[in-house]
Amino acid sequence: MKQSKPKYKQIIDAAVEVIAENGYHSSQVSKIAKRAGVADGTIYLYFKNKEDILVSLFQEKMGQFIEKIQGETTARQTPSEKLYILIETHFDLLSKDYHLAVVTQLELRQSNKDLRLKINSVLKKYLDVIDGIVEEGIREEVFRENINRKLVRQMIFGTIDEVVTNWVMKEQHYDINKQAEDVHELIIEGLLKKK
Amino acid sequence: MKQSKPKYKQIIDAAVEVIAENGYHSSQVSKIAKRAGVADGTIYLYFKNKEDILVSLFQEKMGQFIEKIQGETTARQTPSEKLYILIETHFDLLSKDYHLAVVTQLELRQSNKDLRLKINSVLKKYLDVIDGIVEEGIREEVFRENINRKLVRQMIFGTIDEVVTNWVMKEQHYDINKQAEDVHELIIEGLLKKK
Amino acid sequence: MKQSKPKYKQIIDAAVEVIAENGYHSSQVSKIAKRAGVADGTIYLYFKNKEDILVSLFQEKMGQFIEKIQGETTARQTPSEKLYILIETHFDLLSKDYHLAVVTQLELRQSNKDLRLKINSVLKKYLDVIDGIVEEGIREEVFRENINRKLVRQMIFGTIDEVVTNWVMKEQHYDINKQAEDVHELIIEGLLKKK
Amino acid sequence: MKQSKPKYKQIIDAAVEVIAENGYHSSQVSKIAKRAGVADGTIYLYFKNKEDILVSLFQEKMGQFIEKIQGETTARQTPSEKLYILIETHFDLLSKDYHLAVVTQLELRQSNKDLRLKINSVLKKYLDVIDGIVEEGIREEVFRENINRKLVRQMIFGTIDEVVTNWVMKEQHYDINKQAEDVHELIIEGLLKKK
DNA sequence: GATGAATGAGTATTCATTCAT
DNA sequence: AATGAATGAATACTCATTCAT
Repeated sequence: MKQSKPKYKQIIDAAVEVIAENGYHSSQVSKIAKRAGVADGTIYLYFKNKEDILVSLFQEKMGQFIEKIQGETTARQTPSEKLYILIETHFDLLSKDYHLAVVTQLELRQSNKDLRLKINSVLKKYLDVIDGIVEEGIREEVFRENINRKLVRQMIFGTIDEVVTNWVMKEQHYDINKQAEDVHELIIEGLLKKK
Repeated sequence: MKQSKPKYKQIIDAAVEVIAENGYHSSQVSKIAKRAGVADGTIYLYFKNKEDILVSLFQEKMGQFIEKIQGETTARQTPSEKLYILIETHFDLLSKDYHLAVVTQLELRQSNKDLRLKINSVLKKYLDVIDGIVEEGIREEVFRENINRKLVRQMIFGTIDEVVTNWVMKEQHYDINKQAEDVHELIIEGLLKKK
Repeated sequence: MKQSKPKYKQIIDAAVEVIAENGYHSSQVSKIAKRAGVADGTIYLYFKNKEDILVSLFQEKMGQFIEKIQGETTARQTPSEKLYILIETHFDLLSKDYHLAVVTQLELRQSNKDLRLKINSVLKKYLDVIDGIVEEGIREEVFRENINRKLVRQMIFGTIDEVVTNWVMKEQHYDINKQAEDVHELIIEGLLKKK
Repeated sequence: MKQSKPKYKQIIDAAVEVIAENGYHSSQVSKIAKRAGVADGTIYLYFKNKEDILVSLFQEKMGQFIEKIQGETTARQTPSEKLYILIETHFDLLSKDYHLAVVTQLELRQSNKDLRLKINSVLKKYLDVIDGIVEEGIREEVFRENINRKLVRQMIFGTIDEVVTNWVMKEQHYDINKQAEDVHELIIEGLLKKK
């Protein structure tokens, strides 16, 4: 029993575990409460409702996630390096916390529209980091100037997300960290052979 | 409402409409039946259970979708052209059927693991088309030879999927068809400015 | 396919089979129709509703049953002999038709009050045969004169019924015919040791 | 209606009433809950499912029933007296609780095979009491030594059961307690006139 | 007479949330 | 703050019966 942690974090950690193990639809509030070592009713002293647990979970975990990525990227010089470290950190953080990866890549996507809108607003900050790198790359004339910024962001995020999802669904049978370089090169260089 | 369409298609079309309008979790069988103009029980003469409606819906609609894309791509000469027409057709087909786009990009992802596995097996054929184009591009030495084929496929699909999802969530306030060229160029040329 | 038999009997025989094999609650009209080799709707040309199949089944089968027993008993001289042949014939007929025994002893008792009232009215004739034997026994001063006739009938029927039910539930692992003599003696002589 | 009784008993008593009044098949869980003065969901805090209410009902009520009969019979000296008090107590207990009699004699027999097996295992204890009396009677050379013990038990139980069922179906228009003596004599003495 | 596609009423059970203690 | 017993809304599926052909 994690009695030392404040109950708020205790419940969120329990939720990640329970959802990763049982799947989104089999993760009843009572199951999360039991795992957290509190009574069902106690949940409602810390969260407005069940959806609020999930949103908070995402905020809490993604908050740290994004902070880390922000820190790493600002520490790099060039936009390309920044993009690389973003991809690497993204893969690294999730590969270290498989439960969280399952929850964010698979289980939380089963939520309804409302919840997903809230999740997207949390994601916004992450997308801002990507936008910043792209913007910088164009400004510094490292990236092509005539690209559609929003599309680029969607390509970068879509690619990373799809790669992680495939890794999670394959139940981590390979090392995703090793793919950071390839993914980075693919995004930077594109598909075409240069003469 | 008596329709001339066979009941099977009638029910699937009703399901697409109802799910697009009400969301996955508010789409009761009785609501679908009502929209299709049949009795609740009639649903079960054509489908094993509720999940079977969704799987069939996806098979039916994605079947046509993939066939169309297969047809268009084989009609083109170069891998690059094939990739372009794949992206264009993908955007075109979904932009013409917003209900279907909502269902495939948002609502059907709320389904449970079992359903998603079945959906993935339908999707497999689409991924095969992409794989074929990539393979051809490498063989013909148009695409770089040292790329990771699976990663490329994930980049292509991840990018297209993310672009469509963003378009759907923005409630079609812009013309996605116009983005086909940019997306294609991004994938082919990459981010980097060529000297 | 029993095409030669008239459909009425065909359906009743199918019902006995289906109920014996699947149990009362898993014996849908459609299952009976299929076994009888007719369409579902055809059932309703010969029977008012599902309950009517069951009542008719019981009437038809018990009709023959009672006739046989009436015939056998009248052919005997003394009330005691008549009682014996009644028991023996009862056991004999059911041991020869296990399906019917299962249906009458176990499955049909799961029916609701209404159906059971109708079944009881069919049974009335059988009880009349017993009553006749008891009456004759008393009149001829073979049976004790101060007995309660109705109670005697209930004892006789209750005993026979319980013995048969036990036999059916043991899935015919012993020969019930061999018990006719003992049952008869028990009823006639009672439990008490005579000095 | 707030009752002082613990909810478990409250629900069981409500079930007896509702089933006796409406019949087995018209006794929905919600009807039982309403009668018990609890919410539908509360039922499932005390019982696994609907069938479990019925099994528990039978165990609870028959448990007391059998205990009472065991107590009464052991307090008597001779096997014949024991048999008499068993019959009398059986009639007495059911005649005092007509609802329970309706449920055990008529409604609970409509249950499916599974439920009936569980009911039979409860009944086993009652049959053991009868077996004990028969055994003792033979050992003490009061009952005939050459009787088939199992058949005797079937006769005794079958007779009592049939008598009670007839009484219940006649809707208690006569006093069943007055029949205890006659039933006892019939079983002990048999049908035959002694010279 | 015969068919069988279509009907639609009916119900056990789960689980997020509340609130008296 | 914490509890956990109690609540009650919400829904997929079956199957006896009908009736147009």
